[in-house]
Amino acid sequence: MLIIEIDFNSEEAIYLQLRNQIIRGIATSDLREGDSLPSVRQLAEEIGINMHTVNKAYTVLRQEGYLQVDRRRGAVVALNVDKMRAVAELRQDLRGVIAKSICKNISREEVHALVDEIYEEYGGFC
Amino acid sequence: MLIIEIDFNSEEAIYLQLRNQIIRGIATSDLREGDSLPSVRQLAEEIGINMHTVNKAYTVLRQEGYLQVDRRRGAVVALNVDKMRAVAELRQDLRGVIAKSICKNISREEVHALVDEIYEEYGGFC
DNA sequence: CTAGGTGTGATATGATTTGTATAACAACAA
DNA sequence: TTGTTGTTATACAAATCATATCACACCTAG
Repeated sequence: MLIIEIDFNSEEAIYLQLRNQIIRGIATSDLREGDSLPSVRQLAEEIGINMHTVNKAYTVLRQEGYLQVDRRRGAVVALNVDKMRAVAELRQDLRGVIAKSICKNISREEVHALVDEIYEEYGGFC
Repeated sequence: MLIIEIDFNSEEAIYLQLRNQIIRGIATSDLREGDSLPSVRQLAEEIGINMHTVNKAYTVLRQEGYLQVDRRRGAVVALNVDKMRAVAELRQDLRGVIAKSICKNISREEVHALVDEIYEEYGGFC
C-alpha cells in the first residue's frame, strides 16, 4: 500500500506530484509489476482532490509506460520499457542537471557519489 | 558570444529555455565570470521575443546566483555559489531522474557512464 | 546639459494550463 | 438490478506565459 503525500503549497502541479510519487513507489518496489492502484475516485477522495486530477496523473503514467488500465482490475502497474527512448530522455535530463552542477563547482566525483547514494536509497538489493 | 536558439514549438517556457541555455553557456565556458550579456532589449530583438520574457530569465538567473545586474554594465555573469544549497538541489533532481531510470531498467553503471560522457561534453579540460 | 539607452515597474490583454465541478456513458461485478 | 469502474464532455475560476505599452530614475556618450 503506497502512501501519497501532496503538498498543496508546492509550485509543482498536483497531478505531477502524484505521478512522481507513483514512479518513486515503483523504484522502491513499494509498487510492483501487476499491483493495482486505487480507482481514480477512491484515490481522489483519500487525498482530498478532484477525480480528474488523479485521472490526469494516471493518463500521463500510461503514456509514459508505467501503467496500463484494465477495465476489470483498474490501473495496474505494467512497465513498458523502451530503453532507447528512456536513455535518450535520461541524457537530456542529466545535461540540465549537470550544467547546473558545473556552475556550482560540484565535481564529477561528487555527482557519482550522490548517484550511488540515491541508488541505495531506492533499495540497492533487487 | 553566446548563440541562443529558441524552439517556439517546445512545451518548455521561453524564459526557461533562455535560462537553461545561459546556464549551459556558463558550464561550457562560452560564458565566463565577468562577461556581460546583451541588454534585455537587445537580446529580445535579436531572438524575436518580448523584452519582459528576457527580463524574467535574467531575474531568475540572478535569484539563482548566476548573474548580477550592474546598472552600468548590464547583466554580468557572477557566480554566487552556496554549495550546501546546490548539493541539496542536485540531490532532489537526481532522486527524480534516478527513480525513472530504475523503472526503465537503467543500471547505476549506465548512469555513471552517462554522467562522465556529459561532463566531457561540457569540456572536461577546465 | 541633452539625448538616448539602461533596468525596472505598473498595467492590460489573450492564450494556455491547472484544478475543480457536474453530468453522462458503456462495461463490468456483486 | 444496483453500484462502481474508466472515460469523455463541458464549464468555470485561478494562475502562468508571452506580449504590448507606458513610465520612471539612472547612467553615459556626445
